[in-house]
Amino acid sequence: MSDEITISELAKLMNVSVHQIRYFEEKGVLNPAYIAENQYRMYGVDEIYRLSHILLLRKMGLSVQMIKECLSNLTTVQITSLFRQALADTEAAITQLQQTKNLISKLLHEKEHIPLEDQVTYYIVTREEIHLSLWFHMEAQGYLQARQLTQHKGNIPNLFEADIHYAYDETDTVGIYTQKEGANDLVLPRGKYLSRHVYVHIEAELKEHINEFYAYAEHQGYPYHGPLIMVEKSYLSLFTPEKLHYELLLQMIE
DNA sequence: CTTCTTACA
DNA sequence: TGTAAGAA
Repeated sequence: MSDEITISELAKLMNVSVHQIRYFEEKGVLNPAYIAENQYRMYGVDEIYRLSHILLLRKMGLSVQMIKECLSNLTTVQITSLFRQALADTEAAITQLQQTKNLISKLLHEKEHIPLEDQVTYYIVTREEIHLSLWFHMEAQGYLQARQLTQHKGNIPNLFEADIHYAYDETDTVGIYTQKEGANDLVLPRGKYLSRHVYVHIEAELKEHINEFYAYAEHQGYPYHGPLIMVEKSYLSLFTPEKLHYELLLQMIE
């Protein structure tokens, strides 16, 4: 029995797939020690070390092509800077992952705090002050069009995560706002708000809900102040297929 | 049973 | 990158 090992033994030893080892060979970065009579690729310790280095450099983010060119002739300073770069890269990746993790937590948390579709009622809620930045105005009768989003492609970094605030006032236009720290196009003060979550199939249903909302406030004798605010968190609609989720708000005078 | 090659998603 | 099929 030879001291060399087969491709599958090497694969298990190094925790990679057989396919990947053959792929490295095809790319010319790792050749077997020799080919046995039965055409089996056989590998010795040299190949094991070489494969270790290849896998390490791959973790550093180098392409197989780069590895092929570099593996034999890299200076120690080059290797060092390679590792430094890899360190910076993975730190950046960690930051990214942390952000998406935070986002996921936030979404789950918010999802827990909205009423179920079949349990929509009116609430009196206390809200913290929020600052809104005007995005653009649109016709009160109209609804968001894709065209408008592109035309006003203001600096909305991640639209699909943003809370879109629609402000309906006495005029016949609707102000579209996004939440932004320090903005003061519209400031919703801290205090009590009449709130209702609504789910609609098509945006046309919104008008009814809005009228209903006003009617309810009137009927209950709730004095309100300021525009009716409709908050759209598009990601919440993910949880209710075929339906869009909105929250209607009226600031109440205490 | 294992590997090789080739093709394919 | 993983999977499949036929051949050795």
